[in-house]
Amino acid sequence: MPRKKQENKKKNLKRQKKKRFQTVRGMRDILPNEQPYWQKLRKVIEKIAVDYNYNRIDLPLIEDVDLFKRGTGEETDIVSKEIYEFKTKGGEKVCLRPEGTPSVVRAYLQHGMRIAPKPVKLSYSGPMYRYDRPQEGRYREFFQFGFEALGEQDAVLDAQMIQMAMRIFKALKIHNVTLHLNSIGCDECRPSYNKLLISYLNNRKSSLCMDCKRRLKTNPLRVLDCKEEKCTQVVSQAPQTVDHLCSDCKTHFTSLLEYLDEIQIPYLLRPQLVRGLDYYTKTVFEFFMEDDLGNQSALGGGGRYDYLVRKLGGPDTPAVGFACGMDRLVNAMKSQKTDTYQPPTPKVYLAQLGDVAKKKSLRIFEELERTGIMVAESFGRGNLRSQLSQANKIKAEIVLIIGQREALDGTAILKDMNSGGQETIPLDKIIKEVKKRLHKNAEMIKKIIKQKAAQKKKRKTKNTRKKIQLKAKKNIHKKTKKSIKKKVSRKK
RNA sequence: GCGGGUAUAGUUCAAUGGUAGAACACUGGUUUGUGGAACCAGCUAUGAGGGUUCAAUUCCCUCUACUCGCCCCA
Repeated sequence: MPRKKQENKKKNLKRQKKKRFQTVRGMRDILPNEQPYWQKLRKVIEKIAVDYNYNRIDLPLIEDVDLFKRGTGEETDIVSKEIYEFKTKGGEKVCLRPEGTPSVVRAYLQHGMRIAPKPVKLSYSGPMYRYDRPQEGRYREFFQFGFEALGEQDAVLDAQMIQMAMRIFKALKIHNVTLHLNSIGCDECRPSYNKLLISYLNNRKSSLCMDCKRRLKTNPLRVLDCKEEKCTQVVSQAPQTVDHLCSDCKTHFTSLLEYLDEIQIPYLLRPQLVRGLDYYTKTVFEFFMEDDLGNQSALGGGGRYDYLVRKLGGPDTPAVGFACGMDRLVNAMKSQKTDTYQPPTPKVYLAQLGDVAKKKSLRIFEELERTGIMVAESFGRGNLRSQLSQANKIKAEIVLIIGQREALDGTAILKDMNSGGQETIPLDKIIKEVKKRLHKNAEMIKKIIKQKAAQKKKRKTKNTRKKIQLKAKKNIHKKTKKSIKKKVSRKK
C-alpha cells in the first residue's frame, strides 16, 4: 500500500509539473496586438457619452441573483440557462452579471437618483458573463457597453438611443448595419394581443417546433422570434403586435418613426422582433451587421422598459436603453479595416555597454522621459549589436550609445539611424541635441506629407478639369447638333 | 444543452506503428564597441489520461480545449 501511495504521489507531481495553464473555457486574453481596436472603440464610446450627457457609472460584476431573476426574467434563456450562479462563503446567492440594465436600475434606486432631474442618463461598459457554448464572436466573458435613460417616456429618447448607436457605428466605419424595429405594446394592449396570438398558435400547434410548443405556454411572444422554418411560416401569418397596440403605444411608436425619419435613419419594421429579455415594453430594436458571406450577426439592441423600475421595487419610472457587444464591434472593425488608435512609439533608443554605463543609463532614461521624450531600451542586453538591431526593429530615429569610455568621459554617442552617422556629445547637452534632431525629423516628415497631399490634389484637379472639359465638349456637340437641327428645320 | 471537424515548436505547416522535420520568429556567433544583408550555430513541439501492441505522435476510448452548425444572443 505505501508503495502504491508513493507511486501515485509521484504521478501527481509529474502531472502538476506538466500541466500547462490556459484560459478557462469561454474566457480569453485580449493581447497587445488587439488593443488598438479596443482603445479606439472605448474612445468613440466615451466621446458619444460625453456629447449626449450620459454619465459614466461603474457597476459590480457580482450581484444578487434575484436582481436578474426578477429583472431580466426567470423565463429568459439568459437567466434560466446561462447564468453564472454561486453561493458565497457567507451563504449569499449571487451571480456574475449577465447584462447591465438591471444593475443600472438597482443603482438608480439604491442611491436615490430619482431625485435628480429627469431623465437620468447613465452609461456603462464592462464584462458580462453568460454560460453559453463558445463560438466565433461569442464568449462566456464578453464586453458590453450600454446607455440608459430613466424617467422619460417621450419617444424622442428612444430615437436618441438609436441615433447614438448609429453614430458610434459610423465613427467606427462600420457601414453595413441595419436597424430592426418593432413595438410590442404595454400592459394595456399586450394581454389581449397575447390571447389572440395564443389562440392563433394553438390552432397550428402541430406545425410548430418542440421549443415553440413549450414557449406557447411560458412565453408566447418568443415564438415570433423563432428561426425554425416551420415556425417562421406559421408566424408570418400570425397577428402582429403593431396592429394591436393601444392608442398610447400607437402614438408613441408613430412618433418614434417620425423622429427617425427626421434624423434620416432608415429602419426595417420587423413584426417578429421581440427580444430575449422580459422587461421590454413598446419600442424594441436590434442592430445587425451583414458579413461578407451574407451572415447576419447581432451587434446590439435595446428598447423601452417602462415597468422594470417598479418591478425592482421603485416608483413608476419609464425608461429606455440599449447595449452593444464590444467584442463583435471589434470583429466588425477588423473586417472593415477601421483606422485604429495608434499609440505614440519611442523615437529614441538608449544603448549601453558595461556596468558603469548601465548604471548611468538608468538615470539618463529618466531624465529624457521627464522632458517628454519617449525612450526605448533593453538594458538586459549586454551586446551592442543586438541593441542596435532592436533599435532598428522598433524604428527608432536616434540611438544614444553609452559605453565604458563615454560613461567615464561624461558623454554619449548620438547615432542617427537614417543616415548612420554619429557624433560624441557631452551628457549635459544631450537632451537639447536630441530634441533638436527629433524636431528636424518631424519637420521633414511634415514636409513630405504635405508634398504628397499636394501631389494628390494636383492629380484630382487635373482629373476634374479633364472631366469638365469632356462635359463641355459633349455640351458643345449637343448644342451644335441642336443648332444644326434648328437651322435645318428653319430651312424646311 | 445537441450534432460535425480539429489538436505536432512562439507562429505557419510537414512526416511516420520504431530516429519527429522545415520556414519564419527568438538567442548567440562570424565583427572582444555599431542596426537593416549574408552565413553558421543554438533554443523550443506530438493537448491530458487510459487501452491495443514487443513498440503508439500515428490505431481505439475518455476528458479538455479550439472550431463549425443548431439553440440562443451580444
